[in-house]
Amino acid sequence: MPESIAHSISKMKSDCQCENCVLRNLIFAHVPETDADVLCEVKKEKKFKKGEIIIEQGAPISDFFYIKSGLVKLSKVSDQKRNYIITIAKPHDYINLLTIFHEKEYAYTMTALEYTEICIFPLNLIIDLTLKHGNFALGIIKKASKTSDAIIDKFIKHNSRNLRGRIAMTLLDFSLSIYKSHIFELPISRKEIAELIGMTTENVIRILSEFRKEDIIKINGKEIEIIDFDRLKMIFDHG
Amino acid sequence: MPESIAHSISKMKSDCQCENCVLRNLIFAHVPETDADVLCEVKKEKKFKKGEIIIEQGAPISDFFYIKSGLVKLSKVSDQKRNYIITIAKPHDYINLLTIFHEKEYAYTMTALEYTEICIFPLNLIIDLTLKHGNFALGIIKKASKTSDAIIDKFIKHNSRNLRGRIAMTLLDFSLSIYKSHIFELPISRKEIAELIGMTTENVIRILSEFRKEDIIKINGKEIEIIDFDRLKMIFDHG
DNA sequence: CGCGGCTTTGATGTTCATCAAGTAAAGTGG
DNA sequence: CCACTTTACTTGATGAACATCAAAGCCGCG
Repeated sequence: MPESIAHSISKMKSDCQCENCVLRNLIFAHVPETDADVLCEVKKEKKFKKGEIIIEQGAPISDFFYIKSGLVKLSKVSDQKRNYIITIAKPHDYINLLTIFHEKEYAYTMTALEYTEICIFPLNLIIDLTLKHGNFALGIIKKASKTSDAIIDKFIKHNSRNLRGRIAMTLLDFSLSIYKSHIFELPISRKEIAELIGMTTENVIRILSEFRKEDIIKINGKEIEIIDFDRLKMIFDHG
Repeated sequence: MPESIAHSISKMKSDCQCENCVLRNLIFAHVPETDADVLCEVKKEKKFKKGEIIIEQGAPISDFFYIKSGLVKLSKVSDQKRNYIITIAKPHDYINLLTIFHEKEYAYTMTALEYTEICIFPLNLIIDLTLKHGNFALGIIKKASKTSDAIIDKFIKHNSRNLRGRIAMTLLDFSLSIYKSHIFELPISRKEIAELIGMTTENVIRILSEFRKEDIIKINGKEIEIIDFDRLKMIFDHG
């Protein structure tokens, strides 16, 4: 298998060349050249500015999305009219989850949280490849199911924590998983944090202030600096 | 394709004959005879009594499970030591979700809530079929992703409701989705209801009592009769 | 410049978990 | 089969956690 990858890569099209693209690697590893070429030819790249909506909940499903760069918020209006942020997707995530395989409409609204580049493939082509190439299918399943399971896990973690624990969890998540730095700019508003972890905006602010007063973090608008990692971790563990 | 189904069915093995089995239909519709026969030959059927553990969280993944009959509870001990019931699976559900495709260990403990028959297939055989037969792969994806999405949806619904709304939701769910009757025997204890919707046992009991006093339901031990469907629906909608 | 959305803090009340204590039901071993 | 133990169920009282309401300052944007 390694040699076939090498071969494919040497023959790749110019518009499918991002080297660390998970999807591309999956395609070139498991899909014969001709099919892979078709896919690369129909691929579209779209750029979104901070705040722009990529796709709206309820729109008919027609495409498969892949985050090339940026940050995307997946949200949904619950049956109770309340807005809920399901997750924040990073580069190389398939942001449609698996919904696209069994639904007619997008289940979540996707919004760019910063300048974001999205790769777009017609869904029926992806499904075609899934049908034809087993390894490709399995790769898609593995990646997408990991995302779904992570979301379920996030819900369980939230539900067994108080508000301080949830805020700590969110800050640690941004710091460790997304920005990989103890100092970072929050990509979302206080209101959105509330929607992400299921609490009110006021309490998000209140608890962030508490953390500031307790010298756990420094706040400067949207900029957060984590000073006392250990205490934040303790609040996460214990809260 | 219809004629190939008919052909396969006429040739089916004696231990793969349950007519309404979703998995069997998927196999016979999309997998050639020889492979299907192998699968049927290695299939094991196991029976579990009420309360018996089918598989424990953390055990190494080796098999693919399918519920032939009965009711199965999927639960997990959260990182906070708290027990959490993820969902209650019905006949024809793949109870492993998609975790089995990307993890080494079962993520959830599965427990029979009543007399339950489980069909067991070696996972690597299922993966083999997934690799070889695209339509089979797609069928698995569709079914399993529906389950995952339903779980995510359940969490969102819970989180935007107060306790009365959640209890109403649970009762409606048992009545409409599982037992299809306005009178039924609860398959789980009050404590387990609490673990299913994230609240305390005491409050589950308290609210059930409230509903009884308000003439919305009748309670006789584990037997529940829904008297006032409209009010229960209203509490669900509004709560 | 002013309007609307975001942010912040305080006061208040509701919802819910926790604690306590007692009854009923269901196993368990002699 | 009965004493014994444990587990499930139930109700009440109390306090903590959290939502809601209110009011004011702060931008950014047209």
